[in-house]
Amino acid sequence: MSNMTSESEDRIMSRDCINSPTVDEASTERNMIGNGTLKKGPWTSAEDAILVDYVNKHGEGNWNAVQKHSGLSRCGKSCRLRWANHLRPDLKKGAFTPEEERRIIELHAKMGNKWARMAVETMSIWNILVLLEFWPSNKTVKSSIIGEDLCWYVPFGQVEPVDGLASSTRRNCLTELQLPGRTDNEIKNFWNTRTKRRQRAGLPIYPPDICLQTLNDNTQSQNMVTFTNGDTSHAEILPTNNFQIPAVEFKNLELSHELYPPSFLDIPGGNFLDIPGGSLLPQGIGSSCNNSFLFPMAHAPKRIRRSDTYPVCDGGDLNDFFPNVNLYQDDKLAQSFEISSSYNQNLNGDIPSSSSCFFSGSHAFLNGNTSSSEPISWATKLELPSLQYSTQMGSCGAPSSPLPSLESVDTLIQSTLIGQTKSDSPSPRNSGLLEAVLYESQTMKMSKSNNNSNASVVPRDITDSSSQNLQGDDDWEAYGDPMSPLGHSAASVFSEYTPHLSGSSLDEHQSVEIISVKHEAEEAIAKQSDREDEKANHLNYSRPDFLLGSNWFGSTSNADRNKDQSVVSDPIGALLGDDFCSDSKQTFLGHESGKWDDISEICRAAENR
DNA sequence: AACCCGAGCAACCGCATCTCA
DNA sequence: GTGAGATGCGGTTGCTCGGGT
Repeated sequence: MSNMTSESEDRIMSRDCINSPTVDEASTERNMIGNGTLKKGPWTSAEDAILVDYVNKHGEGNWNAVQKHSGLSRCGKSCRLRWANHLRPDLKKGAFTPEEERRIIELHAKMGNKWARMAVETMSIWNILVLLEFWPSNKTVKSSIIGEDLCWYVPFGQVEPVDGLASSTRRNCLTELQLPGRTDNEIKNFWNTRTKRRQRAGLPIYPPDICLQTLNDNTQSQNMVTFTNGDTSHAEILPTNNFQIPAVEFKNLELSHELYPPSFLDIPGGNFLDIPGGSLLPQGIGSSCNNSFLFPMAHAPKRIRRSDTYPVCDGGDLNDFFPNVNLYQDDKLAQSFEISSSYNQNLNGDIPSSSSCFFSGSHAFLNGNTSSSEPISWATKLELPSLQYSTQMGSCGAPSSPLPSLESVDTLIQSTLIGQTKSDSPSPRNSGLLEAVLYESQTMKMSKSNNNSNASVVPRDITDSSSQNLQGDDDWEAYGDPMSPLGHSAASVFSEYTPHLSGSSLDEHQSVEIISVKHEAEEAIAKQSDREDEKANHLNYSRPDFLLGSNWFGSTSNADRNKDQSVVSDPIGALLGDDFCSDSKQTFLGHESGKWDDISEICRAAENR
């Protein structure tokens, strides 16, 4: 209860004090429900004291027993909420610090409305600890490490395990990245309030630097996925609909600070990230406005189960690693990974469709590899920050429109990406977040490019034109989208930002390069398709390492499996970067694939610690 | 002084998920 | 395998407060 004297708590207490006994009694009477044994409404100091006393004696949990044992006329849910949000001794009350605010914004850009995860203070991190224990010295983790609870919170490059550091030290390093002492409710309220405020003020929800950071993270993660062991065979066996998107395409999304004109954020209606869809979308595709801009987010299950987490880097679509293998046959596994994959290839015909889900992280955007034509069978529900959503809908002139169907989104994407295969357009429609905005802009940019020129579907690297074309406010004004009711839009920013799309040698070069890559990939896929179907059936799904392929274990003697499952010759390298050397893999994995039981034991032991 | 309105926040609600018998 | 209870999460509601008119 050390933090009970904070400003917020004072306010709570003062409220309680203001309530005269008469008021309290009246309130109590008013809030009695059912048989009169349960009270609703604000908690009194006396109730708090009873609850605190109870928890001190019996510990947390079994909340429904509180009423029974303490005589508190509150339901278990209410007790839990009160304890978690106000009475817990480790709560940090008071206004959010600027650092915390920024952290929330960053987290929201990556995670969406995952308030509880943002608020996570203590984490089950045995999985990452296992990784870090065997991390090579003076090497840096190359990307976020997807692991239960903490995976979304470890930004690129922030984890730098150093030899000699105790695990607890590393754990602290990680924990500090979170928002200790903050409750999900607090964060949620903060965000909602902030969003409303900024919308009213016409400010972007996400500051530009957050945009850049997210983009950089995404780009780096994308690059990180590139296989690093020199074995190029994987390029030939990329799964259908799961090309590795050529990095050159993402360069077009790399915005640099100098790209932003000084008054960028002041452009009426042109705020980068919270522009209503109607103002964003050119009227040419305005009919699809309900479908796009801020894509609804198909979210992973609300909770990640605690017992089955595997370390995965974000930014990597595991379907790239394990083509033609439905990774999520095990629903638990799917939830743990929160894999982004619309490519729900059903090998056996009995794999539940719910196996499709997303990385909750932003990298689903760049690596989503989502098919735009495969039937969408998300077991997850659409989600989008409500305020963003309302903005989108209202601005489209269809305020009562229901949630856009994913099929509609698909249609939009397909229709706009002329000349692209349905597989090479990583749609972030699942994210509904910052990346989705950027992606949508990119999509529209491509669409517009197609309309204006048949030369290429590849947008020009905007950095090329930034210095030439954007010298100040006037330039931005000049690029205002005439079709937008507000005159400017992020769409126009992107689509008009590359006025010299065709005719540039660079453009042509990039186009040829990409088309060539795609062509080769398609050919390779066609050749591999049948063979992969066959070999996928040979995978032992019951093994925890089936995801990793046989040669995950380095130079094992299992040559046959390497041959058959040469899907990824060095998945862990791809997952974690080439710094994670094979020696470490050997160490980490217990030298043999058959040692998984031992590894599991280690993990369990770590968890128990 | 009275009223209005928006901000901030605590609490509730419905649903999903987990646990366990 | 299944169902009931427990728990957790995210969205929403409603209350209080403070500022403006």
